[in-house]
Amino acid sequence: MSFPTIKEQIDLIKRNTVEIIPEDELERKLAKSFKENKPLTVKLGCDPSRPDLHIGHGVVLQKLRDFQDLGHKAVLIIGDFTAMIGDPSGKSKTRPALTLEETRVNGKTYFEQASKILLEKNLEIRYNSEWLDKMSFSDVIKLASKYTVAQILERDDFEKRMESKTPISLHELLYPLSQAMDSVAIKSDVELGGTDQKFNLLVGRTIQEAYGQEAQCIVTLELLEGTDGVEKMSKSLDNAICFTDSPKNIFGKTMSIPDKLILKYYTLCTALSINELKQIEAELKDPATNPRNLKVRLGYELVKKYYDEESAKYSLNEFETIFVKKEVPDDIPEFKLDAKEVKLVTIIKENNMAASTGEAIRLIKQGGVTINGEKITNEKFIIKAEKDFVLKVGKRKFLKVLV
RNA sequence: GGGUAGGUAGCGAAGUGGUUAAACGCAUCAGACUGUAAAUCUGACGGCUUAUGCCUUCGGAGGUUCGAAUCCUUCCCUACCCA
Repeated sequence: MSFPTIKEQIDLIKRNTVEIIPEDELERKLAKSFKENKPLTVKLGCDPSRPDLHIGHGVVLQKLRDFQDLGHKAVLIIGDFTAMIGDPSGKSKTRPALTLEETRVNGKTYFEQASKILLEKNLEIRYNSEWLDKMSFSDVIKLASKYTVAQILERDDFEKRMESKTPISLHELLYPLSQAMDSVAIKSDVELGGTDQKFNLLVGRTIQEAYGQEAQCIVTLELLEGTDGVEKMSKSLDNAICFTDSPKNIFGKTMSIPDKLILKYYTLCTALSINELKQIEAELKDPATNPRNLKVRLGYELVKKYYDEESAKYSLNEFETIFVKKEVPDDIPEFKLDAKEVKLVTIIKENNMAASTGEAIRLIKQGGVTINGEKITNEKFIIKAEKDFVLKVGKRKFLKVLV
């Protein structure tokens, strides 16, 4: 096996990274690996309690892939141990603790999704219960003695929660340490994470040294805002473009991002070259360009990345059909009407086009429902089984009703 | 262990016996305008096959009352102060 030159490696590693701590140390590690022809162990932790990956995760996974491409070994740590305890962080509700089985199932779907980006070669998957579950209380005490309360409380989300007087459970303070133990267990050379993970990653360095290992280097990556343009992308905030979203949805969601995010999405989520990115940046600044066109290409690139070129073309077409030509797309769900007369609200609700009858009524009253393009505003409208028609609810829900 | 302040719909936050399914803000959804952008305007925003009707909601469980998110009892949870 042979590695690219250090310079080439660093150049690739630096793309989209915010910080490399410490950079010279990473260079040293790379040099050593080059000389000894021995790959580095690059760690990425993932949370199996939320196995829904989105393109924000894609940024970090892509970096891991970069390391794979450079010939290094990627280690995906599935945090099943943590998930089994249940992390109560944040809200008043305690996050439900997962059973071992659930963590395994989730870990598997996590891996399946991550495979869209990672190579199977040079990849190792480890569950952290493997070592954390075996630690005795005295092991834990020993670990805890390596770090001080003040050091832990430095982390800004703890600080914020102290200030806002929201509860922090004692075991939450231990999470950074358990994550650090993961690094010790696999002797990682490099750990990746979003900028929000910086603290945890740094703890890993301290703890590795405390356990007589060489400290890992950390590489932090840019965080991606969600489609709302404000919050960090997250499934629970409903602003995420997920790996499992259909091509149509990936495209559609991309079209709905605010303009100011266009360049960032291109930079972080696509494989465009630096030159191409510069080109896009220039176009964005040119008042003659309609940002919409850049989003169309972005959506295309994303679908291509997560699916394939054909799906990308198809989604683009669908989008044009629905929103530009305002026509009905080709493949829409069908529903066979078996009664002679049915209330409109019933059909809407039963086909999940609205969450409840009340919502269906609301949609009708507000003019969000059309039949064959004709607006229906009578919420008591009754459908008579005469001939097939197309029902549209809201902006993008279609149903072909067959008689 | 003692004291204080709290727990209200997705979130934040009013409401302290009676037109209260519960003000207001955010988020969300629909319509208009658009580029499924932003901004703006309008409307909706517990459920029930639309009903000036019924049912379920104000941490949990009981109770008082014609009537409770509001009063009482008890339990659970949180923050802060003291030890």
